[in-house]
Amino acid sequence: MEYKQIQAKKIYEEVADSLLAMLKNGSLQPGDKLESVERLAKNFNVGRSAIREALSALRAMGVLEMRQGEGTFVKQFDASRFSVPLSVAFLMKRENVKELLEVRKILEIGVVESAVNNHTKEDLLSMKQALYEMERAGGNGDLGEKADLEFHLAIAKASHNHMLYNLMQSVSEIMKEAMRETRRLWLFSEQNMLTLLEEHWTIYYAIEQCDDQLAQKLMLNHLTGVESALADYVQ
Amino acid sequence: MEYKQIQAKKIYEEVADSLLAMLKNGSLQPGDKLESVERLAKNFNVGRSAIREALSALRAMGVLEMRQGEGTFVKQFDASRFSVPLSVAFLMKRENVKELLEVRKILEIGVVESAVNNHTKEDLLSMKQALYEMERAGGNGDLGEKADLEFHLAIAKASHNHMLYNLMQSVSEIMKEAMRETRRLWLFSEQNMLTLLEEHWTIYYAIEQCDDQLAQKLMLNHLTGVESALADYVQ
DNA sequence: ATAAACAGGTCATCTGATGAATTCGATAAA
DNA sequence: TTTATCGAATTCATCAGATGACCTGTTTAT
Repeated sequence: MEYKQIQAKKIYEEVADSLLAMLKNGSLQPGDKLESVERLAKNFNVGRSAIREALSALRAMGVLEMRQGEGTFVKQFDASRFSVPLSVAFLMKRENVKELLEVRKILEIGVVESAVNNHTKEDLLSMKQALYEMERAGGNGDLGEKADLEFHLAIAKASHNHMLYNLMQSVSEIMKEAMRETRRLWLFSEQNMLTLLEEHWTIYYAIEQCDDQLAQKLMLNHLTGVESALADYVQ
Repeated sequence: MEYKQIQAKKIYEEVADSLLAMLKNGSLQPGDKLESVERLAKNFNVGRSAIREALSALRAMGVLEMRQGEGTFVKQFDASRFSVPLSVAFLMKRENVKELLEVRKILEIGVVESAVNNHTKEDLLSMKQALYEMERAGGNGDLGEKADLEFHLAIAKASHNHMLYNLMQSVSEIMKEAMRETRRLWLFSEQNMLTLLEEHWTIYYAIEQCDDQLAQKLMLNHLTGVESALADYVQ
């Protein structure tokens, strides 16, 4: 049988929800200054600590900013907040990594098309720089991984869609964290790196030629290759 | 001239970072119980409030769970945490909505392919139910919107990728919040709804026939249609 | 006019106290 | 023996007072 919960919600949750509701209905706007903690405590008729815990939570969510000596403010929207919290990475299991790879694949395929349609000369330059860096990395796994990430993010940047870029970035970051040492360094061994680099170059040329069909196909192949290379480890 | 900042980091931030680092290096595992707040305060050599604010933040991020009378625990990974915080929606501007639409388009195109490859009979049933619901909605904008969302989420569910599903869900949710009343209700007016419904059905059949090429193409057309229909409003 | 001192408001932090929820062992009842 | 009840211990939840740090604007001194 189900009983309705009595006071299950903690006070700080209620306060946080209440503030979010004010944000939703517009009575709190980005840039607004909230009342002082003391005042809020009085108005909500709760202790200061409850208020502070609520504000802490909203701050962690990126909604508020607390400035010592000034006050608490509603943050402006910032596309960088359009991302998945990195902290999930530390808790991920193998099967989750598999799912994550699929998410990444989908995003990358979409990103590369957008990049084909929206890139500028500077974007192409960034991509090339990442590729040169990868060449220079040689057998250095860490450098190779860094250059690989940079190449993919340069493509994302070329989409000129900030949300997409941030989403890609956080997904990449999470993947990097979730795949533990061994798997990563193996993937970026000297032998593999040559293949990866070659694939990157073909993708680059497809983008440069503005051939979205080809770019997508190459990206798919590239990621499928990575996926199956990791398969033994990820499994 | 640049001076290094002294004690710029708040104590609760340092505590939170320290705990995250423990999570990262594995000395804290999912399911583990943290020391009591009192003990942590003693060990970190700070006050209890600093500890509690740090824990509050981590709790808001979904990393920890605080259970009164028991203690504080590291949460298990839960795919539902693989999502973009809804709170960003309230702060979004028009140009962000445009970017968001592109993100959604990319995700949906990927999702529908995955759905074609992984769906079960039950998944097809859920989709059909959402479609019937949309038929029944008639000119009711709210019901129509709900049914629309349900259809798209049923497809996402059919991908059998929890992360993908949650990502889609939070993106949809954010979009719903970000598009204010007028735009939404207009989109789901009786007239538009017929077109939407028809497109949904063709997508459904493509999935049923396991024709991923077709399903993707139809989904793309569908979303492009929605996008241009919203264009005047979203601008 | 410029710089220093000051005052008021506000967040950051520590601390003691109390309440509420859970766990667990001891004791009593069936 | 098994079950029920009680109470102590532990721990989070919350309040409230005190102090320090920091920012802003105003006043005062040079």
